[in-house]
Amino acid sequence: MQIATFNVNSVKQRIGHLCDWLKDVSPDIVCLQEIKCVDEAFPRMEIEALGYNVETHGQKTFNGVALLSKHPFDEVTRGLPGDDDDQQARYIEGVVSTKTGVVRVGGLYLPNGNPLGTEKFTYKLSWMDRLIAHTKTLLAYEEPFVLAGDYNVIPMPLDAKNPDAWTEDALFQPESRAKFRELLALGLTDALRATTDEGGLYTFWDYQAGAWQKNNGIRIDHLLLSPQAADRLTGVEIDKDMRAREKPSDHVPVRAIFDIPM
DNA sequence: ATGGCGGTGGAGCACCGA
Repeated sequence: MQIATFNVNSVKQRIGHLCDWLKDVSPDIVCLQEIKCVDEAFPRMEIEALGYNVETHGQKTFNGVALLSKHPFDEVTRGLPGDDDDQQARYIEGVVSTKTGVVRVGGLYLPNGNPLGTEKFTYKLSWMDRLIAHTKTLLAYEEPFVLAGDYNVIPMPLDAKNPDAWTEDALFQPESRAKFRELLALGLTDALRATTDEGGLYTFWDYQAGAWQKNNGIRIDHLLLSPQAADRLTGVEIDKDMRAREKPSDHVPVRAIFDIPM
């Protein structure tokens, strides 16, 4: 079983690349971020034609997340618990049954948080507190689960080509990194870091200033695994070639492969 | 990065992302 995350930066702009990639790597479950459209405008026909069930949590213009699965969803919930007034579409969760039991997948688009010193940064930190609280709830189920998405957090200096350039950025603030570590300390495993200690493994390159050509990237798209999921992890792939295409997203897909028969 | 790129809405250019 293969679970992937991909910040597409507008699903309507990326539908061609997305379908090519689905055909190419054939993930079982996909978490999409920044679909940037309402549910009714999501190009579901093209994706359903490839054999996927589609569940969206969209929003006009900004944000928006979706779950794709080759296997039917037993249940789907929209929105991160903890603040009924939060209008931003940043979280969707689904449960899929396998031969050996259920797998739960949470797809998330964590707030960017820039600029520092504004309500945007406090919203980021409070959103992370809600994610930590929800993770505690999920851990109590003692199920395999994956929280995958654009975390907008650079966990360590080796996750950036030029860490010094990010010291004033919300993505690399001590508070942001501390809350990410808090998630790990609950018992979650950063899938990529379970497979390698190497630096230079990035998932985002800015459109500006030739960042891709200079490999000036950062690692901010992550799959965090419950203990029951981490036990079955066999590999992680970053589909870096997607960034070299014409009109790419500024993020590339990340996939975790599990020894879980469907 | 004193934000140079790309997306959205909507028909200018402001706002957002990272």
